[in-house]
Amino acid sequence: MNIGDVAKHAGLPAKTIRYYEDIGLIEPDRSANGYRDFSDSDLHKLRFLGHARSLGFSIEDCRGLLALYKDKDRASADVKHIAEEHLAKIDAKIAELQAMRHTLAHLVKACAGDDRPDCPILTDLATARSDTS
Amino acid sequence: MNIGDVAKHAGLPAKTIRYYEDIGLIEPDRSANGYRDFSDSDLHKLRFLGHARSLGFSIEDCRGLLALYKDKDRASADVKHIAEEHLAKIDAKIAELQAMRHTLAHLVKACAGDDRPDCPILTDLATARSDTS
DNA sequence: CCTTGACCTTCCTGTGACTGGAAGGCTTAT
DNA sequence: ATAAGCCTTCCAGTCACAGGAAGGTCAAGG
Repeated sequence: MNIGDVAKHAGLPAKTIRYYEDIGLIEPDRSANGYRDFSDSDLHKLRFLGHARSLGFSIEDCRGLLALYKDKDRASADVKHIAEEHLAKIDAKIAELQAMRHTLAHLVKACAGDDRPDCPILTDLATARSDTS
Repeated sequence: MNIGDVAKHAGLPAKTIRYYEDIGLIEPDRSANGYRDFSDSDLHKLRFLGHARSLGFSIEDCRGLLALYKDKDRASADVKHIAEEHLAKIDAKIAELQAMRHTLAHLVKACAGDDRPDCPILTDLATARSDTS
């Protein structure tokens, strides 16, 4: 299978697939003409990577997950550990964004949004003690 | 004021302040010895930038906000517009993370996390149709 | 046989917003 | 004279790719 076909089937851009080879996540064969020749197993891995990445796992997480996936004797605890750490990061990120959202929503609400130059958003940014409640 | 002092007062790393000069957000004077010499106005701008960045505004947003801040005749609507667009981006990001969180939390919950190799997280990543409810 | 277009290849650069570090100059105190 | 603690510039690295240039390969049509 050439890279274009595998890209369609895996739902990933060809650029991304080449990049994954560069960093050693996959190792497709080469045809006589120098084209990459992907096996079903490669396609499988790429799909795996696509799913993991879409859940926000980092490339290094993915490398670990792939290794665990390949290792039929792994303990499920090892996988769960990676997933839980990632979940904690997601939660932290959500909390951070919600704090931003809270402050910013206040400011937006307080701003008239008309032709006058008076703007609480700017005055707050200029003075804020990060307390806008 | 030298960069170290202004960094302390603005709560930003000196590196970041040099970077902000590089990209034209601030233009501090120079002393005879070549050191940057920050005015109160520079410090004020840096604090403004720090607050805006901590709310997640991009550098280009900050550039626009600074220009509006300087322009005493701006319409508050212009500021509000930038803030609302940013708010929408934050909301989109939160929604995306919550979708990830939802799926991942399901998987983590389903995984025994013991010594056995059986792991629904991996099997799901390998097959997922992005429907894990 | 030749050309056209759609593939494929490698290599280099750019992204955002910095961070780290090297190599060297200035200032103040000992 | 030297040591420390500032400051300077410049270069490289981060993360996960994306864009594009220059060129090779393949299948179809004239």
